Amino acid sequence: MRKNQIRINNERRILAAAVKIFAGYGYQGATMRKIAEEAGLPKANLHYYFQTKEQLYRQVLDGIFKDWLAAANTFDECEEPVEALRGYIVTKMDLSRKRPLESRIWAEEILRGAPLIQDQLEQTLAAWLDNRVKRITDWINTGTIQALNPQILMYMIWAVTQHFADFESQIRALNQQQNLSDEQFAEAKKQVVQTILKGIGALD
Amino acid sequence: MRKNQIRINNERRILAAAVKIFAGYGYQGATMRKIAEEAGLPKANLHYYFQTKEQLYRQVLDGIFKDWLAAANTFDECEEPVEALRGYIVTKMDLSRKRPLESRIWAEEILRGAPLIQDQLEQTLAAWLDNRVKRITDWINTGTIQALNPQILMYMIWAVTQHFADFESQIRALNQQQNLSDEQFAEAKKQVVQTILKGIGALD
DNA sequence: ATTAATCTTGACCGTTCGGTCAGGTTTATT
DNA sequence: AATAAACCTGACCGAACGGTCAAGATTAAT
Repeated sequence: MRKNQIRINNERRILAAAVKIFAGYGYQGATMRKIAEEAGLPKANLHYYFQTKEQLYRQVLDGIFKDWLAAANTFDECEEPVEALRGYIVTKMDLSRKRPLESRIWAEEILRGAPLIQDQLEQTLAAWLDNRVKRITDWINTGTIQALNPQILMYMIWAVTQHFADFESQIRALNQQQNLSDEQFAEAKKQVVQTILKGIGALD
Repeated sequence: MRKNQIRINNERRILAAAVKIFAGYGYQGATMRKIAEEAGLPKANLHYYFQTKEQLYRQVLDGIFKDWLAAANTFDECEEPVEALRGYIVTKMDLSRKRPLESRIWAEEILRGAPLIQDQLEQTLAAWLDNRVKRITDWINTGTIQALNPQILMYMIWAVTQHFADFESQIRALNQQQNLSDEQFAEAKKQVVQTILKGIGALD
């Protein structure tokens, strides 16, 4: 039973507006009025498609989590560590560049103690991480990379790649009030890949 | 003109409560009622010592920035890169471990676009960074570490060290719902130092 | 002991919040 | 053409927000 086109369009408009407002003001700072204004719809109309603010927010988070997992799958496209990790880091960096708002919403949710996504973290994300930990452990056992704690490696990759989205305003303030140019960002991407791969003994 | 002891005690109590509540709920989610309850004082009393919520928040941010800069000075205690960077990373990691609430308040402020601390970022922090960039450039020119962009190196260090405070709830969810033990944290600290120093060619 | 300054607090205020709803309009179905 | 289903929205609601204030209590200064 296919949804009506009107519903599809309006839900998309509202979700896009919600991403902007939630990212800019946080969950508590965002108001249904601001989202409605951003979407160009009356506030009551938002409640017709999404019963409550929390349900709207949950759908935004679900969309972000799907993107996150899709990016995560690039980790598996290569057999050996250099290309697998390089591909994953590059994908995560590009995601931070293209979708910084989503990254910031995710970060704020974690910052607040992940009240709404704890289950997904403990189940889906933990399972995903376990599998990647096993692959990294294999690389260690075959001597392709040096001995280390695979979880901590993944935390480092997440931290650095997401930093370019989450702390964008700090980076801008330290870069003559200018966002990183495409060239600067490409340089950052290269250096992040280089530093991490070399740091775990996968290069040189 | 020394402040009365009553004022000193109450301001300290209120600021300590404010740190907890701002960290747990964010600026918008925090309410003067919750802070008053946490401090064990009537709400009107908070407004006697701090006229507005924003002024209270500003004082919290000022305290955090001072700690941040104090930690930052450990960067200068050693002449050569391995010990200077190791000392700085260790100090920042320890700060994340001991004062995660402050780190999260800072992170949320940046996430929201740094509306209240933009000036401090553009002036104090930018000046601090410039000096450290010069030192790192010297190390590159003398061949002690490999050629790289010093700013990006600092961003990586900030990202990784602060991640252990800011994303604590995610790490907990991925660690059998347990915060990192002292042993696990010590291992993380060691691995972060090792990966970054080796990654920039300062080790081996 | 008296006065002044500081501190304390319950009650209150205007505003804004998320959410509701009745009643009208548009679209889909037959 | 008629009926049903889906969509739209201005006006409204109770609750919670940040902030105020007058009047009393406590502490400091003389």
